[in-house]
Amino acid sequence: MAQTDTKTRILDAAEQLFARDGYHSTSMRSLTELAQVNLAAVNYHFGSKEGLIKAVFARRLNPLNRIRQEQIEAVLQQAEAEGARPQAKELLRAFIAPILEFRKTESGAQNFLTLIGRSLSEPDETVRSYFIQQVLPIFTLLFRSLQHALPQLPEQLLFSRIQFAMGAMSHMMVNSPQHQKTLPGFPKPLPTEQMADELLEFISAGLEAPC
Amino acid sequence: MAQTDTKTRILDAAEQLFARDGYHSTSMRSLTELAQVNLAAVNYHFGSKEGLIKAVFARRLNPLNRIRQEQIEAVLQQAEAEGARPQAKELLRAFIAPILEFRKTESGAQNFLTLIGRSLSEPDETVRSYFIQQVLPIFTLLFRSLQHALPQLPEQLLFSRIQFAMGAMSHMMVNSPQHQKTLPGFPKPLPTEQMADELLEFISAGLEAPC
DNA sequence: TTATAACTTAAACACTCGTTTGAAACGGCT
DNA sequence: AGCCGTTTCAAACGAGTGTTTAAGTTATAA
Repeated sequence: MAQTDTKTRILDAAEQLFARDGYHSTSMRSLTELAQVNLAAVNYHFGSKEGLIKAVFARRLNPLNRIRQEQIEAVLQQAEAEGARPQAKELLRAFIAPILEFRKTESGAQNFLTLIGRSLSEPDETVRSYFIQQVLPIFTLLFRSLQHALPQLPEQLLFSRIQFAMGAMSHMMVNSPQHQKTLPGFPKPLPTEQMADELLEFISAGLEAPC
Repeated sequence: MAQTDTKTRILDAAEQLFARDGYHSTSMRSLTELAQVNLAAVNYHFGSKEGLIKAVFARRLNPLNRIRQEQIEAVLQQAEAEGARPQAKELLRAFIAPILEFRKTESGAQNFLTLIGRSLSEPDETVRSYFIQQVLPIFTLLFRSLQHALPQLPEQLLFSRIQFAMGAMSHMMVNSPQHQKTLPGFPKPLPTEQMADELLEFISAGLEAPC
């Protein structure tokens, strides 16, 4: 399977370099060198550099978003079975936890998390819009579910708070404990596991603040 | 004053394009064309493209951070005069409000806010590290002050929560209401003023969550 | 084995990049 | 007026960009 092998090697190298150096600062030459494939292989298999980053997103995001959807719907169904409202924190956990779970299992996943953490503030229109397009369905589901969980919160306000939460979340993914070097005079970052728990606490408290 | 005029025009154009397209995607040719100066003018006045972005940061951040420092110290002194602990929310307001105040007065300030909002997740080492270097003193002051405000919070946990807050904050600055186009099916964003207030509520609630 | 499709390869293409150069123009000074 | 430091200018430099080409190689199916 020289074919599949080549495509996979390209995707892995792209994930690594796009995350570390950014999309535009990564050259096809350094990418194909790292992947140990010919320079023309990317255009042959993915059409263009833009086609490549779309494939990088799709490979990880498709299975990941399927799991997130299942978990959110599980929270909704259990709440309905109990005749209660779903809890905001549980919905957020269903949205966030699969990401960190996936970091532990998949190799190179940390690279991908840095990449999507940066994608929300990506200046390049094509990169950002393709990322948003991939994430929009699961984001919509989260938004509608949180409306049920927090019915007293005006729609506009809920939307803003979710945006704040996304900001905190993507910031954590970019500055993961592994990557960030401890600044002198500041405490060393929490281990990843605990950091994720604390993020959930932080976001839940912010979402559920009185209005 | 043709000299100052040229430098200012370059700084304004750089602020605008670096914010909109990112540092690397902005070419000296498009930048100098927008500024209506000669291509070589940037290298003459600022030495290099890197020298230019340093100057872009310094022009806005120096006065801004001075104001933030004054306001934080004012909160601390008033608390001490009352023999009470400073309130976390007031410290955060002193940190955030000057940014939005400055958006209303300075023209082109919104561009700059987008720029620094993106700088925290900037892949390029030189850009990010220079930004961090500019912000570190005021960030340190905020951190120490919040330690006084929330003494029951472990140092590591406080640090993480401040990071989450920075993420929410920078995300808001990048996706300002003016820039973001409303997605169909979602509420339109809050006006800037109210958005800033809500950000403060969100962050305060997250910071003061029980542990 | 042979025809055919899939894949890999080295080389070139047409641009764009940040920076440098040396001459020209400007402005304040004696 | 004439000098001189400052600023502007058009042109070019060398290096790097994503993509294309056409020939070569390998695998698949008849």
